[in-house]
Amino acid sequence: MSQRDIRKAGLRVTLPRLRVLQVLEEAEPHHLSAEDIYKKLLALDESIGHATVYRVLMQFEDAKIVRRHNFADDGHAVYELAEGEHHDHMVDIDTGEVTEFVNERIEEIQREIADNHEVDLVDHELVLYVKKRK
Amino acid sequence: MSQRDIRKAGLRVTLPRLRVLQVLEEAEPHHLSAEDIYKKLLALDESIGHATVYRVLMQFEDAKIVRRHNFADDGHAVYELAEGEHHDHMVDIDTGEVTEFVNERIEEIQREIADNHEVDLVDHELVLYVKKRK
DNA sequence: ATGTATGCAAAACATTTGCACCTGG
DNA sequence: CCAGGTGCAAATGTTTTGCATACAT
Repeated sequence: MSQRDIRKAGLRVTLPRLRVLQVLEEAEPHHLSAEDIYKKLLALDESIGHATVYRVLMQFEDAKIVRRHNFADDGHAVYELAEGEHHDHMVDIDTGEVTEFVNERIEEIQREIADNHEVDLVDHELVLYVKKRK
Repeated sequence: MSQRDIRKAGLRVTLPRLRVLQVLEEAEPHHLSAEDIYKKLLALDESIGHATVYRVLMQFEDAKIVRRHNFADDGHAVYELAEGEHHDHMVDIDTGEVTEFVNERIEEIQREIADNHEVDLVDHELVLYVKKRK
């Protein structure tokens, strides 16, 4: 993820955009809300506006530089870099902890289902809500 | 869905609660936002407060009388009656049209995945975002 | 230069909450 | 009767927008 990706999206390479990418790259765990990102930027001493974070994330989402998810128990969206292989998520309903997993068989069946319904599969979201075993 | 289910949940059988159930039963398509439900109730001449709709839906969700989903392109949640077999959703990204489907193999694999991670699968949400074929 | 991007504050939403008044069992 | 439920309006929290200023190319 770099200037290259920003340019490819037809966007100018600006400091706020680089900083948002940087925060997303360094974050661990790497699922952050817009607010999380805003706060991390403040901590990094960079003074970036609230609105800019939201705008940049929206543009990055359109450009497929980041992915947005809605699995947070409270309302807000979370973002992660879209690099690497597609994966799904497992959320611990007690702790909120997020684990990623990949299952090629499920991907395959999804394509079959879309095919049976004669539509094109554009995207999908699979979230497993789990609980630690007692 | 009836007074029986409301009582089973430890809730009193009140007019607002019955009306919300009624609207959910009669709705077609049957995925409604809280706002949709509120508006339908106004149309039915019943004057029910905004807050009550939200409160009732929240209680119904806890009682597993309804299920809440987050697949709306804009932020808001949608609700549907939880009766019948579990199913997943396919959303047309152009029209917003929602189609339901059931795939036992996917359910099975999900249980396997949870099992491999040594956690209990409490719930899951699978949404396929699709486009009509041109 | 000039079209984009940013920061700020205000607006827009969806949802929740406080509280005095009702109502179901 | 009276704990639980409701309506209203105000509060909350997140995300968007308007606009004057600053910046990338």
